[in-house]
Parts: sequence; structure tokens; C-alpha cells
Amino acid sequence: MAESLAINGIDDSPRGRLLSAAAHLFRDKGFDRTTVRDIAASVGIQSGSIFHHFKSKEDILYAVMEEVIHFNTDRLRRAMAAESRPEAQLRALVRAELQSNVGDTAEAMAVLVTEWRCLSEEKQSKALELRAIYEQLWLDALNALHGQGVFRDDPFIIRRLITGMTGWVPNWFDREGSLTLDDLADIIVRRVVGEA
Amino acid sequence: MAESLAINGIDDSPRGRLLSAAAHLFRDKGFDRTTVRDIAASVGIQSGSIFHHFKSKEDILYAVMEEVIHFNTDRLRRAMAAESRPEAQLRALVRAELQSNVGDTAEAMAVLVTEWRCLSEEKQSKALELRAIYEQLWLDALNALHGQGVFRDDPFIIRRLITGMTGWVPNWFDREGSLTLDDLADIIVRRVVGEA
DNA sequence: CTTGCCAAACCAAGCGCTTGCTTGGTAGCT
DNA sequence: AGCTACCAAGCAAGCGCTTGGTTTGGCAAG
Repeated sequence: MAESLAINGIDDSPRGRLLSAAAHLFRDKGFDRTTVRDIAASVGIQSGSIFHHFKSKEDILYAVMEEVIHFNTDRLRRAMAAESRPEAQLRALVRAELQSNVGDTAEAMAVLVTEWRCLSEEKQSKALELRAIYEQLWLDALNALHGQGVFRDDPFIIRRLITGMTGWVPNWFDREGSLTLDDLADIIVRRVVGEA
Repeated sequence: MAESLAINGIDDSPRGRLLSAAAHLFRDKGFDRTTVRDIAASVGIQSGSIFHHFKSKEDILYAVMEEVIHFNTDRLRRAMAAESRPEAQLRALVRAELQSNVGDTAEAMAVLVTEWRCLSEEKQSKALELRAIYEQLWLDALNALHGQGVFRDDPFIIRRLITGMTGWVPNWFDREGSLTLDDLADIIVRRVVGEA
């Protein structure tokens, strides 16, 4: 049932199983339409028992988001460190983000994007700080590439356009289709560096 | 208060005012967190009175989506008809979509994207049919451009990437900033036809 | 100009149900 | 003994929607 999400090694604790189930349900039905009774039922406990692990339903949502941001920031950092040639580094970043969005953390990432406003403003700020670290990695890389003349337009805007392209992919990409994620990464990279 | 949305000439009927208020609230708080009491209060009537105009809360959401899809399909059709040169036509389509997403129908478009799953499956299908007409206009145009050698990659994938780019714009674009929508349209067009 | 009428628009009240969360207590492992 | 994990029961609040009745504006007959 809950194949994806995974996120990390935290998974076989009661808390980890709750987070996995919650991420799955949140993506399927949305945060508001998912009840604590739904989450409890999908791990086989009573609804009240959830509140021994999280102090509120919103806390579960925040925990899902925090985990996935941390995990994917690490992945991005590794991708960046693994390449030195400019264009290869850009391709590595795009691949990493595609992996985040349609691969192992697809469910939690979808929740991060679509259920953002279900967080209190305070928790939104905290998550935004974590997200800013992720974005700074991108901007550092893009600024470097821009400085080396790999592309011409404003790196800040280019980053926004890449975010849009990769963020929309889960809505149409077919994992069983003939187009691979690496192919797609190349096509996206070509939107930045040109078809040369 | 409710400056945007507009959508059409239907606006000064009770129904039109309810749709405007609903679109605004749905974008602000989401469909589930918006109560019929909220909507009623924002047009100055009692909550029960809403059900003389719509038979359910979900019907309000569907009406908002239907109106905005029709309106923006017309706009796209006009944009396409107004240009004959390939690249100019592409730019016209991008401009039209940006106008839809961050201009006059921004609120209703945001609702269309984020509250999609709040519709029943039956209404989702109906909306999807309307949306398909819109998408077919894009594909026709992109296929023509592709045939004329304006770009090389698969038109179908390119359309998906454009959808992502333009769809994300409302999340970062600053209408008071120095970057205009036309500038942005040019930058996006350049992602398709190259920087030549 | 008045009168009688009707449909659209609305109100006041509340029903029935679901929701997130609390409470007080128990089973089992260390 | 004490801790983690859990159950059974239920409370208070909020939800979409219904109901029965009242106001309002327009319009044709007298």
C-alpha cells in the first residue's frame, strides 16, 4: 500500500509508520479531507492514540514536510558536490529535483506543495527557512553557471522557471512510459543552456 | 475588496457576486476551510440563502471553474487568431496564459489548480473536457511551429514544460516589480525557440 | 394610479452529523 | 516500578444543508 514516501531510516517506529500513512493520505485526499480516524485506521490503531505521538493533526503535516525538505536538501547537496563541469552540475541538480518530485519522495513533495496553506503561519515560516537553504544551493549553482556564460537570462528567474517545470512533472509524467527521467532532465537542461 | 476574478459580464447578479466572493475565499483559505457561512457573510446574506442560487457548496466551486475555463479558452483562441508569424503566435499564446494566471482571472485560476480534487469525479470529468479544448489549441499551435522547425523537442513535452513555467508564475511574480509580463513572456518563449 | 399577484431573494432557526482532541485507564516490556 | 504504546468512550464545536415563512420588485388588470 504505502510503497513510496519512505523519506528516511525513521520508518519502522510507530511515529515513522504514522508519517508514511499520513503522507499517503494527505496526497490522496488532501489534508482537510483526511481525518485523524483515517490515519489511525491505516496503521491499525484507534484515533485517540495518535495524540501520544503528535500533539495535533497539523503537527503531523509539519513533520512530513520537515522530513522531506531535509532529505531532499541533502540529496541536492550531494548532487552538487559530485560534479565539477558546469553543465554536468546543472544536469545533476535537475535530476535530483526530478527524483524528489516523481521518485522516492513524490508523495511527501506533493503534500509540501499542495497543503502548504494548511500550516499555521508560524510553521509556514519555519518550513520556509528550511526551504530557503534548498533554494540557496540552486542559486549558488546557477549564479556560477551564469558567470561562466553558460546561459544569459537572470539566474533568479531561470530558477523560478525550472521550479515550475520540475514541479509540474508529477502531474503528467508516466513512470511506465518510454521517456526516462534522465531524458527529461536533458530536455529541461536544454531549456537553460540552449540546444547547441 | 474583490477586485480581481471578474471573469465576465455576469457579475452584478446575486449569482455573480457569490461566485466572485467564493473564488476570492477559495483561493485565500482553500475550498474545505471556506464555509458557506464565510461566503454568505462576504456578500451580506445568511448562509442558508446561498442554496437558492446553488444546490451545493461544490456546485459553487464547479461554477467558478467552468466560467474561468470558458473565458480563458476564448482569450487563447483570440490570441492565436491574431498572429500569423510562428514565433509571434507562440509569444501571443504565452502572453495570454500569463494574463490568465496572474492577471484578471488569477484568483479563479489558482482555485482551478489547487482545489481540483475537491470536485466529485463526475464534475472533474466535465471540467477536464473543457480543459481539453484549451489544451488542444496549444497543441495545434505547437505542432505547427514544430513542423516549421522553430524548435526540435517533442511538442507534447514542451507544452507540459510551458504549463509548469506559466503555472508557477503566480507564486513569485511581483506585479509592482520592474519585470513586466511581456518581458517574462519573451524569456519563456526563449526557452522554446532558443536565444538566437 | 392603484391593486392584486407572483416569483425571486432572503431570513431565522436548527437538525443531524463529523470533526479534532481529551480523558481515564490498561497491557506489556524492561 | 515505570515507561511506551495503546484502547474505549465521549465532549464541544463546527459543518453543510433544510425548513417554513417573510420581504421585495416588477407588472398586468381594473
